[in-house]
Amino acid sequence: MGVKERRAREREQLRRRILSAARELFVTEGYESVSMRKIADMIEYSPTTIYLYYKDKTDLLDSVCKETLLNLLNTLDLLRKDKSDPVETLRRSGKAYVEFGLKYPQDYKLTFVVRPQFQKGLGLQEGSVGEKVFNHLRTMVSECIRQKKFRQVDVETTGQVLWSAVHGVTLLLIDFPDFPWTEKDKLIDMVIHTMIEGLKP
Amino acid sequence: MGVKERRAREREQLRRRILSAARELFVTEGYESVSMRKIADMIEYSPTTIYLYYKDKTDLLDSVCKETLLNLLNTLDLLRKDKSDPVETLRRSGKAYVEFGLKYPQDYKLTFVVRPQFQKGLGLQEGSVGEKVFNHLRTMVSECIRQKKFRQVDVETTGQVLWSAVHGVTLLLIDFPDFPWTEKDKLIDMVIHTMIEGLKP
DNA sequence: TGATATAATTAACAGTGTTAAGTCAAATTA
DNA sequence: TAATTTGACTTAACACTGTTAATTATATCA
Repeated sequence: MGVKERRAREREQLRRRILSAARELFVTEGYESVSMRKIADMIEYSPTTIYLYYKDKTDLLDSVCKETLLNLLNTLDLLRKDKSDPVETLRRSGKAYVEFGLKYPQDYKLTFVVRPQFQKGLGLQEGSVGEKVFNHLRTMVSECIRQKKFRQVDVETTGQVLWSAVHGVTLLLIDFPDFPWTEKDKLIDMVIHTMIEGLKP
Repeated sequence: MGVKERRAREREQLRRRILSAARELFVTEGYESVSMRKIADMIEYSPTTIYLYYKDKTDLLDSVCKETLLNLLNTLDLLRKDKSDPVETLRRSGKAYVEFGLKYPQDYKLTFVVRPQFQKGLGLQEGSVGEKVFNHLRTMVSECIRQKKFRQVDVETTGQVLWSAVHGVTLLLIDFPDFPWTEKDKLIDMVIHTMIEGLKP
């Protein structure tokens, strides 16, 4: 009877085992230095088995990134419920975004730096998780303008500007750990603060 | 007599030929997809010859990046001579920085994103070219504060904040070419403008 | 039990960065 | 000029890489 269901379940299980092995290796050793054979070794299967579950190595990377984005989306969604001050919500979201990047630096780089090289722009098309993350930003900016906390700026461009700022500081902190940064939180706060001040009426 | 000198000259010539072939291929095809054999083909030498001039592939990458930074430094130095309005100079430098990144996207990524993975933090130590680029930013900010165009902010942190913004927008434009950005120049201008507004008294 | 479908494996290909050993021409010495 | 040393360069090889095609093993069904 339920043999087909059991098989599907087992398939799904192995699929997840492969994915989590890939994620762990990608994150600890970097995408380029992880081979399909290493992943296979970890889960104790032959290398080619992976190809029965994922099209190729970039497909594996893609799935890892999708998970990361979902993770980020969840983090941001928790903040959206706070309806008090939209500027404060924006500030907190910005902070949460950077901190997410710093908490999972390799994941962040895989998603926002490595992946676009392979699948240009994907993950930000309509309906995708990436687009949802950006939508979050859009609505917050709209609310700030509607409540006249910001001056009459273009919502779309403003969203992109804010993203630039948080993306920039996140990557700099990740990529240049030896640079004499001022205290990390001070820097992040000032990036966000300066942006917000620059958008006020 | 001058046989040793001639040999040294010839050596230097080949060294440069290798480097410029590597640069061209890295830039057009991306670091990872360029093989030593491809570079060798281009200059019509055997692959192993390259190892007589550069330690390994990352050494080659490193040399390319160093040149790139020098190039950027020259571009910025031209702007420093303008002593009129420090805010305007800062704006122009920011714009020049981003445009440099967009003109040589592969170089930019190699220098500011890929390379730190290999040689953590290098290129920003004392006396390095990277440090000189950042110094440029420092002096501009100082001047803005001295002339009371900016409010009394911490120079060091402010420099890092500005760098975050231009770095962020540069990388986003490079990495997500398919994202529906508003007009490129409008976005860049607004990033810089918003930052500067946020720093005014 | 034998046929069938599905899962996983082995073998192989064309490519990679890199090292060690060998070749060949030019410069130096006798 | 002939032998020798020096230096530049190449050939051959190793241990990898992602990926495909062909093959084997395993579990389900008739």
